Amino acid sequence: MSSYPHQEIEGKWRARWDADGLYRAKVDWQRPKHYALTMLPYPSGDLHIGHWYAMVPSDARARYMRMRGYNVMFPMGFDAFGLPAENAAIQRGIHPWKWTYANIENMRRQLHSMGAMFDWEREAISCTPQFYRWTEWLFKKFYDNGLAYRAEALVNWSESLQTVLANEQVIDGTDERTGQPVVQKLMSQWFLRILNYADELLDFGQLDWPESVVKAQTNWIGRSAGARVTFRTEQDEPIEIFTTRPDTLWGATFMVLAPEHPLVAEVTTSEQRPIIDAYVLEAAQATEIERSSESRVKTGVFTGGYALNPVNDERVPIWIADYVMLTYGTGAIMAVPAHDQRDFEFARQFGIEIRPVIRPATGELDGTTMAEAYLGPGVMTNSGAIDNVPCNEAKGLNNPSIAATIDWLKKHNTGDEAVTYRLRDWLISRQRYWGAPIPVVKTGTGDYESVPEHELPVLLPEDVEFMPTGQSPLQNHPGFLTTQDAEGKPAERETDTMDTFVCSSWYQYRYLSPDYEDGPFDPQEAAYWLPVDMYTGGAEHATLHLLYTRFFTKAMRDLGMFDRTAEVMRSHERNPEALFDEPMLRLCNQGQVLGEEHPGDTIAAYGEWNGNVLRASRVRVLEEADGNGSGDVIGEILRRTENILTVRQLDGSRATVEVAADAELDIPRVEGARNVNQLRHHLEVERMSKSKGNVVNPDEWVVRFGSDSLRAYLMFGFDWRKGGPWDSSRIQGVVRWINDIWEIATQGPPSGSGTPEAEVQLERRLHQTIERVQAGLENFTFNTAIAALMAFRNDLRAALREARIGAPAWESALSTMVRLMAPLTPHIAEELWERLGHEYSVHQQSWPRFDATKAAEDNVSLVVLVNGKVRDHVEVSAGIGEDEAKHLGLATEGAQRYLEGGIEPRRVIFIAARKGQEPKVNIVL
RNA sequence: GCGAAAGUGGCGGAAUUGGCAGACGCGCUGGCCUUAGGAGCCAGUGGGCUAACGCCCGUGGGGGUUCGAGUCCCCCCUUUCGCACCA
Repeated sequence: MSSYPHQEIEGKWRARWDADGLYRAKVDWQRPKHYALTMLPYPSGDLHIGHWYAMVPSDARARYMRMRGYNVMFPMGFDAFGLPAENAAIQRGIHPWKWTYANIENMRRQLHSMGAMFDWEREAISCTPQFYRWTEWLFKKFYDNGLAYRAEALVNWSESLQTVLANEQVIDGTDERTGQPVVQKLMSQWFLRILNYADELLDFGQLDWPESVVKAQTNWIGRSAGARVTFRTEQDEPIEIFTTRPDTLWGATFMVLAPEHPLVAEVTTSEQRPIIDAYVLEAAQATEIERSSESRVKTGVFTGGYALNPVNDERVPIWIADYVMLTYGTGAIMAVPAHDQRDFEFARQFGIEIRPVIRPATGELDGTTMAEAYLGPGVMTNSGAIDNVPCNEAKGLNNPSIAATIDWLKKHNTGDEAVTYRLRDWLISRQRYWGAPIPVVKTGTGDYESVPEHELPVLLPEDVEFMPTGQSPLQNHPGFLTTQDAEGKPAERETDTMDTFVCSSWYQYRYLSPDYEDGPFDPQEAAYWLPVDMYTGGAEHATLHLLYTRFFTKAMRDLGMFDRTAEVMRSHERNPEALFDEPMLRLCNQGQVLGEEHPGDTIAAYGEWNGNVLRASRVRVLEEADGNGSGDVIGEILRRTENILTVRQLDGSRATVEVAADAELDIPRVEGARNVNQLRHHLEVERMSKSKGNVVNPDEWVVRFGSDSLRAYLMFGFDWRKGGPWDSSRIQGVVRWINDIWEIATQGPPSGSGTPEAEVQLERRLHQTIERVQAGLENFTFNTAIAALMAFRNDLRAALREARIGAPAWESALSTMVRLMAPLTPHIAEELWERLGHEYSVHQQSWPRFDATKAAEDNVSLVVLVNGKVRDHVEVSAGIGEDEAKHLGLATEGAQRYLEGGIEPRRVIFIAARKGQEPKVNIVL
């Protein structure tokens, strides 16, 4: 029994593939193209099992597409700007360049061991000047065309880190790394006008994307249709409000401004000023957590000022409250407590009038007795011009009452139909060193102008000093700061750099031609390869990267960046229409591999009790053979914090054990000197992280079982879209499979001649396998593809044992099976292909053709059901007709048991055999 | 609160359009074999009743549609994720 010698074989073939450039993807207009893309990794230093999990199936599918006859490009690169490199520089004095490049080198090596068909000649690294030159160039084009601008905005400021944080780095109002609170601070920042594209981004018509991502983006964009209405203060200043329910304007009994609203100071009376100032200050100082943790209790203060409601010239009091956000709509609302729940609660709390303006079918509402706001349909009442107009539950102009109100507002020039979005323009500036510089200078007059194209890229200076405060060293670098404007006058360079999501918004285009110097990408390449056909990656990017990159593509299209590409397409008779609207046509999200669950050590601890704590002078880790043992505390370690153990004792109670510094430790699995850190505690299923100690290192598994086994396990052991906890024991199944295939395929064909029956049967199984493997690769259900191959392994073994298969039939079956395995387990497939006497390379072979007639069974078993329950089976020929099937079914013993005594079935239903299913008769009594 | 996805043996997971629930694998049980291993081979393995033929129950819970429901409809529970005072 020889097992698959992966050490000898896998490295050998990877070297050959590299030497031959087997995976170079070259433009070939004679062949159909397929651009397969998997999200590029951040070079954190170590390739994680999660990278394997994400990339291996993408690779398998790219390989499958290649065997289907497509010219496939499958590139790889690194998203190499970002905070960790800078933190390493601050903490350990390593320059971000060095740290990043060392990590990339290591990860390239690790990626290589995966045996994926990456085209390394197309590798793109976002922190190289040849890449970020074009990131800057794109920014410049956006800026010159009004898609980038600078403005003051409330941003996330971390006092402890002394820096602005990206929205995605803020979780529940705290910094995701340190858990320190983040406050909102007004700062001048750079934005991209993603809002210009809000409506187009809501159109997913061209995309085959998961419904969940479409929904998440739709919600994130958060389009609401309604009206803008202008109220006036008593000082005759306009106050614009946005509402989705303009029809309830006649029911407005107060207004609320966001505390930060610019008109607050103006409308506040001197009497109210002290408490208003206090409230504004409090709101400004509150962190996100505080503001949202104040449950749902409404707070607010009356300004003393009034505004005039344009529909009825009524005076309505103006309040401020922090439930109104400056960043949404206009930062001011009209409050209609009768028909809005938040306004209702506020009015009840502060004793403000509640005035119903919708009369439900059930009768007039009474504002003094209502228990909650009324949101349903009815007829408008107390509403002047729109009295008696029906109001339904439709949104926007589809609702007659809203349409009537908007007409009225337009006629009286005091409001109009309007749309607002939850989405904000994209804040891309970061006060950090390790990012693409924003290519802008500030002139002597304080204006900003973009750096001329021929001066790009603005290079990151290498001679910089990193501050422990985290302040960007660019701010203290005279050589970088000092420059000239377009007229040659002294100017100051912008020190902010771009969010790394800007780099990843267009990297799929840089892959086309990573060294191209005349633009972000070579139109000759783009014309052939674009757009991306199949994109895979994590669902956590649903509202970030996946939205940003759609925006980028649309903006690039509108700035004419694909015009030349379209010309090239036309010259090759490819119609460019609609090909630049979306970056990636099809998307599939994988799940996440979580850490492995394992129990903590069971220990017996001996020592002295000090209150509730056992001071242990001796701790022994029990092995199964020890039985329960004896000790002052016996049980499983649930937690360990330094030398304090939490132990679940045999009776279920918890005990605390403090391990003395000089305690005697007995840990059988550890040789030599023992240390309290070696005691294992119970590990729950959680995301992998270094601090939890549950990280799975793919390299170890490659060394142990080989790359193909690890690839196969990652594809077989999980529902790819779902993910789940790593489980080391389950890898045995695929290791056995690989070894079995090795043994079966290398031991030579069975001796003797075959019988036609056995050979036909084997061929039938083979074609059933082709169909199932193919379906698995098409649909990203890799687990079923490998299950089919394992089942075929079982068939081969049974055939070897029982049946007579001649050498030609045997070898033909194996050759086909090896081609089916090639996308999934490329190394062993290549080796076996050679050993079966075929020419290099299996990866250049075409995919086996499925033949339905060969897969069909001649004889099938007719399933006999009585009242829908299986009662018998009978062998019949595959093409059995309805009458014969009913006849045979009724005659079976299983059916007759229910028909004794001359019972007549009420109905007999024949269910013809469908693909992969047996025919059935259901006898209804 | 809103939105999305999910809930199937001891475990990971299959089940195409409503048509034999549990493919394939892990684990477990029994047997065999051996140069004793982190092996290998053969058989069995949803639960219950039965000497057996068989029968009953079974896809989170409860109703419904249907000859037939893991799958469709209604209500409820649980879990995970996203958004969260969105006017």
